[in-house]
Amino acid sequence: MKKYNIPVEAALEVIGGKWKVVILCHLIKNERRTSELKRLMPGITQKMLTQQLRELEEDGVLDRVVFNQVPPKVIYRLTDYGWSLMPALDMLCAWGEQHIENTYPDKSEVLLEETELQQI
Amino acid sequence: MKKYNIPVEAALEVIGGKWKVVILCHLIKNERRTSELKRLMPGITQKMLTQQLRELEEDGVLDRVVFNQVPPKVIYRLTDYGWSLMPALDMLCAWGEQHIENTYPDKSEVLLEETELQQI
DNA sequence: CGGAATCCAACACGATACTG
DNA sequence: CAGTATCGTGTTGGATTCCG
Repeated sequence: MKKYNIPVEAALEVIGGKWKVVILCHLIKNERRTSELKRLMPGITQKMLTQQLRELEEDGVLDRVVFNQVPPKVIYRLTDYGWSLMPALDMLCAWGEQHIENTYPDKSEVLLEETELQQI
Repeated sequence: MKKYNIPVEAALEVIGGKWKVVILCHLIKNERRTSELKRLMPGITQKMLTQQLRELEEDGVLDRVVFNQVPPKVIYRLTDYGWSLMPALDMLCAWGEQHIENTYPDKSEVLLEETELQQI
């Protein structure tokens, strides 16, 4: 059985993946289709996206909802358990914004706006 | 210049390392000597510890304080900027504890207590 | 559209040995 | 005690292709 030296390690096991926090932050704002997630995360590959989503699903923080139709449609959304992560994720997002402000006073230089993402 | 698609990526760049959150959580409770950190994180290697500490130092979230004496003594402690991460880290730790409770109702099975760590 | 399955490269990480 | 250096590896993750 897995041993943790400090409880936060258990949290890292769930959200520690390279893209997991980003995925969860997007799902906080909205449930999303696979293609939407891909658009929102231009850097991620199909493989990684699926992989990270599967792991998050196994850990019970998000649900994969399949619509049986053609063309296929799949949406991902937080479970109740996933929502319990929101406070922590929120604080992290807020800190990220602050950190960008501090590091690059002209925020517009580093942040890809939603409108830009649309075009990708 | 680095581009972020979502602000939280900036936070992940700082605390995204494999051991960084754990290190920071320890430093929230106390400033620590190198050897103490090693003891608190039995799984980490000397190399990784130094590496992660250096990166955290570069990002300005912790200070490395060297005492010029023999034998050498170095302590690490959060900077003011590092303390600004505390709310997020706290929430994460709390969630980790909850997650352990939920996953393994008998918490004592999975958590290495401080007393056990002393002996390592 | 969403995903599985390859194959392959990079590099993150560990083990070890050595220094001041 | 704290830290560097070196080397070897194995997981991680990317590119590509194929499938329902």
